[in-house]
Amino acid sequence: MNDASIKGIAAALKLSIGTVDRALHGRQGINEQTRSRILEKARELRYRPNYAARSLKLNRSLRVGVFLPKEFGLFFDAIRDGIQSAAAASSLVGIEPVFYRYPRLGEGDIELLEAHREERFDACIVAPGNPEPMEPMLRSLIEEGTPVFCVATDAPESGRMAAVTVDAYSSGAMAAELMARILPGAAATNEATVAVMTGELSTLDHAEKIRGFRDGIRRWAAGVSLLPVAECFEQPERAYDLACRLLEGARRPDAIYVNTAHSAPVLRACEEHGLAGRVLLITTDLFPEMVPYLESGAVVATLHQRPLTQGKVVVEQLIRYLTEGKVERVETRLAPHLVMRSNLKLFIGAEWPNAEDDGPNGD
Amino acid sequence: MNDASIKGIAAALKLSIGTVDRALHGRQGINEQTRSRILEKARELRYRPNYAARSLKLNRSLRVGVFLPKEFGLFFDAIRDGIQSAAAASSLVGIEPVFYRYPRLGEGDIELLEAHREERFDACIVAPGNPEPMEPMLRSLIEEGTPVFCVATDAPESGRMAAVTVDAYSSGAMAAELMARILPGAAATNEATVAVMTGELSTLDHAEKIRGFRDGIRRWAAGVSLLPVAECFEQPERAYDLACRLLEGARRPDAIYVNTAHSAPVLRACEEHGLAGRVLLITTDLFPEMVPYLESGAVVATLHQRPLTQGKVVVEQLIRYLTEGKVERVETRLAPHLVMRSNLKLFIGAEWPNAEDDGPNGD
DNA sequence: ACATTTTACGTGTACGTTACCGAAAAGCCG
DNA sequence: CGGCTTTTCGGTAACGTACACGTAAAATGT
Repeated sequence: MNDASIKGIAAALKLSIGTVDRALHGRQGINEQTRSRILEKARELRYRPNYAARSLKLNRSLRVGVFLPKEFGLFFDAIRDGIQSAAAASSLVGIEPVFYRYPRLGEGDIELLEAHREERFDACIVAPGNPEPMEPMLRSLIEEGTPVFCVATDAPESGRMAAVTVDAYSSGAMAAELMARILPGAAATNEATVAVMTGELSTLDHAEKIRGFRDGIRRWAAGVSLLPVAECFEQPERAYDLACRLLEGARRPDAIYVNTAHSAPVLRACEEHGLAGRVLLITTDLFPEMVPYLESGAVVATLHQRPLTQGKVVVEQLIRYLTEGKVERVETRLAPHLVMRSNLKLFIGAEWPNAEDDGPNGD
Repeated sequence: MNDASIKGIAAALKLSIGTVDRALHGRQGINEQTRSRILEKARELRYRPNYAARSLKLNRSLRVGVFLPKEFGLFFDAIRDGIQSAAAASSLVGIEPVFYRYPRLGEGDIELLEAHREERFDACIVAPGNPEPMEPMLRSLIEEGTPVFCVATDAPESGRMAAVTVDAYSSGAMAAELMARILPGAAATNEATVAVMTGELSTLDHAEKIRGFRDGIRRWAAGVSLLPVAECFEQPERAYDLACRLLEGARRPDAIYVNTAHSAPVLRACEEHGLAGRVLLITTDLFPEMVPYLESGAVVATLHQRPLTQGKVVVEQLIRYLTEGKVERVETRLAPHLVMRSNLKLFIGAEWPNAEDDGPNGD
């Protein structure tokens, strides 16, 4: 018999498996000193629970509430796909994701969580657009016994079990470094000017990217001047207007870092001003509309946030937490992928937008 | 009772679970027509085997022979680490990797495989340096019933179950694109010259990278001239000599694509010639010795082959094959990561070389 | 004809775990 | 001391699967 099992421990101490079970799981109805004897023996025999047996016995499929915004379609759709596929792939524990959508990142999320509170999910996955107001809700969920996991953005103070994000600071810094490397050629004679367009500075994630970008420019392109950040508040028309104003302004930037999901209007503006390929563009995320711009070189590169991988990884963490009671890494910071025309084909799946993966690569 | 189980099928057809078991697993001792009845009913009830129960019953830990070269230390060590950690993380099936090392990629691998043939592993993981001579061996292993998986390199004609590699062509193309973007500044006046140093052209992987690089230069930097490929045959001294010859030659290159694991000697040569930061360097892989060069900017970027991820992914594929009998994707092509000083910190773990991961990112 | 093998199916057990019922022991109270 | 509750523990069924074994009937042999 396998000694490192409940049965083995029971036999070694001449107890029944029921008693050992009680001891190991902190259940009540057991003498404290026999419990410590059992715990001691368990350590001695290097007891590790058999998850296959456990999941066979408790044949539950875990219901996981997934609360993500509807906006910007493809990015969070890809996260949902990642969650779905990772859930389907886990044959050990049945994971049944239940998806809820709210209009925009940071808008209506708390209300939706509140509305589905009584469902008592086995776990929740959320993307806290602005963390502070959501933290009390998450905290109380956790106190109620519902583990909470963050994806895409993080709420570190909420006590969430784990968070999977892309390292936002590095994302901005990479954009800056690339510009610093390329600009000397494009703007050799005059001093260069670069601009940043962003979604919303109140979103932690966006602010971090801007910070990384600004630091990068300061460090690696000390000479160039940085125009004030243009905030489009995730409105396409506003993004277009701001881009036009930038391109028509007195100090036309030599490069623009487009840190918003709505980069299409910006690209359109550049094209309409006859500046495609003449102003250095680095964007964020990867959508079908961007592919021609990347292929032509009008957009030098885009920083891919790997939504599908984020979805997969967060589910893996969740499973690990539910089965082993611990998490692999509390804060998982994925490295963003730099997508250019040379590696673009690795990232566009056949059946976009519901591509099988972030690329034909699995991560 | 769960109808989609062996028991459920047996009950539905008023047969015993033994018979259903025989039908589903292609065992003999069963009438062919009752077998087809059972198979029909199984499809009707959407029978899917319960892997938890199966792994509970066959409490075997699968022994996997891992045949990887000793050389270039850290790269294959990282793959080994990835395999190890993925094996440890799989609580469903116990995977016990048995590591074997041969001196150099493509040298002594076949002999080592032959020598440990009688061990009859449940599966094998190999890195075929040059595939052709190894294919008969792999083929016969597979015929014997040992599934074979390739990592880092591939032997497509061997009938291996799956291969996990980095897309080598894209790796070379990315180096080319980056050079094409940056060079106009560094060599605005005169026409630029670029050089390539590689390990061994007979290695499929290296040849693919060179092809990608060459195509990329042709496409995106049509003006620059490409010096003949310098082959160092994975010998550090030779790499150093070749680098010196390049740097002292009549046509000193403006950029060098260092496509060998021994980039340290090349970097040293550049430094000794007072050219650090003046000749544009793009390398392959990421070793501790390279970190200062990247930090200082002497090396613009390096193409990270994500060995740890490769190891993890190949084990995941293996588990999937052994438990479900099929593989997720026969050819997994990971996208290489472009490591620059802006994202370097995401890739250097605390306890190098046995870092916990390819970065603090999980993939 | 009967003995023997073969075919086709049923039965039982074990894997490690959880959940539940009940029994024994111990404690409390009048 | 009897009756009661509470504490502490034992025993067992079940989850779905794999496999060894048992056993009828059918097929084959002599």
